[in-house]
Amino acid sequence: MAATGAIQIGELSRRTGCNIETIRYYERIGLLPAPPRRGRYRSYGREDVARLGFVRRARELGFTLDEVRALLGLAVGGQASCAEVRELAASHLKDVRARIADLKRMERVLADSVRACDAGRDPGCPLLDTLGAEVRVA
Amino acid sequence: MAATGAIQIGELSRRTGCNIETIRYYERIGLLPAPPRRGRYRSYGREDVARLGFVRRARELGFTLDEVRALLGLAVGGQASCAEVRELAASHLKDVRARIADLKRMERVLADSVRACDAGRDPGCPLLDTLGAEVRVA
DNA sequence: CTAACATCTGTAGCGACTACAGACTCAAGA
DNA sequence: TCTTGAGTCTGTAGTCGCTACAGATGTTAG
Repeated sequence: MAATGAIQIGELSRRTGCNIETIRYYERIGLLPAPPRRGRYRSYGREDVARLGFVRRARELGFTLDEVRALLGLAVGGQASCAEVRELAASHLKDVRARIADLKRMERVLADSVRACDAGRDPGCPLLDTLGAEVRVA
Repeated sequence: MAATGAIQIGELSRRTGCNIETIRYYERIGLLPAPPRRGRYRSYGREDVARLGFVRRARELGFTLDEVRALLGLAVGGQASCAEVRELAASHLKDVRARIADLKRMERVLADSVRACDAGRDPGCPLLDTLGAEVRVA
């Protein structure tokens, strides 16, 4: 009597916020298992919703698909792998911080240039000067 | 008697720090003009070094190639377009700031999880919990 | 029965490169 | 002179993480 909870790809998409095409893409690259079919249509269950939700959240944290794959493996493996998970996350965190630092450097330069432009005392265009104005002479 | 300053692609690469393949790619997509040839080899001059330098610096500031194309157009156009340059830069700056905000959100969550993991009081794996631990039951 | 919608497969596109393979040119050394 | 090595050439395909079709098939409501 219990509902099987079997859903189609559209419903899975709605529940996870993941694009249908993306779901099929994940299947193609082996990130999600190929589900059984009802006729020709993919039929998903509870675990699929959970697994895809996991993937989505990991992606939102900026993990690459390869990292997500690894995380999924570790997650299924049980608590033994907590240290490995920590390792992965820490390394990814380092990565994220490096990207933030990069962007902040860009931000500073851009903000400075725009501010100089607003001040408008510069004889040329401060932004173009930053980038190497001699191109204009070409 | 004055040196023509004509250089080959390898030297251009060395002077700008831009990969040879990337230079040819830029030419293919019309970001750099196709230079004259000495025999079969591309022959570059001073302006090419300047122009590619400009491109590289703009890329380092995170401008897309389309934005760089626009900037190049404006740079050649003279000072009349300073306002447009400002516009482009300001919009890109907004973009950069949004990306920083995104990454900072990721950083917070990741750092929290890693810290929780280090504390080690959690019964499961804090990181996997964050991502939706029920996957493990699958 | 028909129309509307969902799903299917397969392929190609994006941005910004990067990495070949396989041909050629050119200068210096034995 | 011949060779060897470095540099350059064109063209194509791969990367990552999707996204967007085209065109076929399936299911459901009126």
